[in-house]
Amino acid sequence: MNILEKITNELDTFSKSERKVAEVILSSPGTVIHASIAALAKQANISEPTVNRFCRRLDTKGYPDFKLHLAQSLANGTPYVNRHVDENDSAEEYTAKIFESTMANLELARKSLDTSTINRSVDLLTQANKISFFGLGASAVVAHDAQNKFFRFNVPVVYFDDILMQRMSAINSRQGDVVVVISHTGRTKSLVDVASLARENDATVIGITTAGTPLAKECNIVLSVEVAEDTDLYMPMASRIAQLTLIDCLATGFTLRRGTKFRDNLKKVKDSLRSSRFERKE
Amino acid sequence: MNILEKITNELDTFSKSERKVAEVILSSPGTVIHASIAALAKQANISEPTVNRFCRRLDTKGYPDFKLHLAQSLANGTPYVNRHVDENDSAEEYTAKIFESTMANLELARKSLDTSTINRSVDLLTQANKISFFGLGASAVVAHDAQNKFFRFNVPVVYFDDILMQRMSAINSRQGDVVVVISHTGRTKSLVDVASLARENDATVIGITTAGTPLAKECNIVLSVEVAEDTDLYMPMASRIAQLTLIDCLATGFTLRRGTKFRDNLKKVKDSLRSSRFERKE
DNA sequence: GTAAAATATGAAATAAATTTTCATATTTAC
DNA sequence: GTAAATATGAAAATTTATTTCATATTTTAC
Repeated sequence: MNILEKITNELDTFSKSERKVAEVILSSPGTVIHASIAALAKQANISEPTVNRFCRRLDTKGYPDFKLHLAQSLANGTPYVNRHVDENDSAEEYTAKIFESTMANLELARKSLDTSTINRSVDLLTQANKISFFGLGASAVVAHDAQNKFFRFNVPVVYFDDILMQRMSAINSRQGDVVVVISHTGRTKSLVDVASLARENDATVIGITTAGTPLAKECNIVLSVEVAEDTDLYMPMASRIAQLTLIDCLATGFTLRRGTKFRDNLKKVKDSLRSSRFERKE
Repeated sequence: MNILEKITNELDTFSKSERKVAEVILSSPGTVIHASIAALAKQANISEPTVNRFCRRLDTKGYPDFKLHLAQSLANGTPYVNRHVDENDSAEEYTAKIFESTMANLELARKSLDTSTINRSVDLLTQANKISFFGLGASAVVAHDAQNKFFRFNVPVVYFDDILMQRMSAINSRQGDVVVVISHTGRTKSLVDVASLARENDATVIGITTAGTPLAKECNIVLSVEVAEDTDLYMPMASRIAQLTLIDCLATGFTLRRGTKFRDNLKKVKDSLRSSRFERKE
């Protein structure tokens, strides 16, 4: 296991002094790997043997070995923690924090995703007669993006971010249609309704939402995307990025399923834009 | 750069003894990170100072520091690199690859971003009488998302993904208005036109695009977001995620600039949704 | 609440590992 | 072939980490 996570996990089992070390390490692991045991002890205001004991408690051979593990953890990209933006952060600070927590949450989302469900969803999407993407608010953006991707595949795709259109469209759906309903909270009443209407009309409903929510219960398949609880404070941020990346996976799965010839077609779609662009002079 | 690659690259510039060390390291780097300088020297049949000099030649502070770098390189078996999806990838494989390259590109984007430009953009946005977000295709999704964020701030915000509406809106702009034009390629003719129209009408134009492109040249401020060249193969993927994260930064900067009372307001906006949702039973 | 036991901590001593110094060997340039 | 430059290693010096042991703190048992 990643040693930084391990430290976080075992934080309560530490003694007072050990916690001090842990905090210094967690607050700037990148500095610690270049510090001597003496420097770290001083920074944490405890003695060197305590640092040493701390290292052994975490199943490492000693301080140098601990640093090795730490270095590896850092390399593994888990310095990306969900750090919160603070009142007095400079542009540099909040930018770093936002990018980092986005990355951290993508990592989280990836771990929580069930790839066999993705696979099943791709199955359904490739066989669909019509695909609909519905979302509201921030999730409308995700649905919008999904449309932008799937329409390239030359399948009938619709996208609505209007409750009434969604309802009408859902009522008109039939066997063989796939309806993708997107909602991070999974509690938006009208979307739950739409999902249920679509199912009543024999469409297959895929939910991109949190597991166990009212929306999830109405879906045939649930693609649940987990992000840290406290990330989306006043605005959806990490959740929609994770959803969009999931859309990328579905779209990619779709193109893979369709084979080589199909991808040539994608290139044609892309090339069709050429005349609307300025040439690249190189 | 990965230190193992570096060793391989510089193999011919090494002296006879140094090459011996290099070979031992390359043949079993995993063992070396747990070996002392004495053990390594013995295994390579050379003296300890030679190992030390070898480490410094590779721009590390000394042997322990070198081991740290080596440990990180090893951990980086599959770091967040831009690994490409392959014909025969399973759902599990392509999902992992897509998430990882998204993260890798966010990292890249973060490094390329100039935070002082972000700061300046936030300045302009907070002072704007009206904010417009324009984009087409995948960038329309980003503009859509930006609208979704900024309308919460109780400032006049418009978003168009229709060329004619964008033109009309640009022509109607005036001093004090901020127009944000989004295009990854920066070569979409109609958007370049829109940017130029907006400037002619005294609006301040912020471009979220690649530096040095025709669009960039028409803008007052360019927020350039760099992603790996070969990421967006047939569909925009990493580029739009990076742009969306940048939007998060701008929105966050905006709320910070406006102070505490303003953030209470955001909470009210969020709470206003409550009646449209199912209660959370906890 | 108190005493005994268990646990935690740090100062100093010890041990280990790394780096520097300097003398010697090897290579390179002419 | 010789002088200069470079490379190398033995030993000393230094830095760093670990162990030992005495003391302080916390927990447990009554």
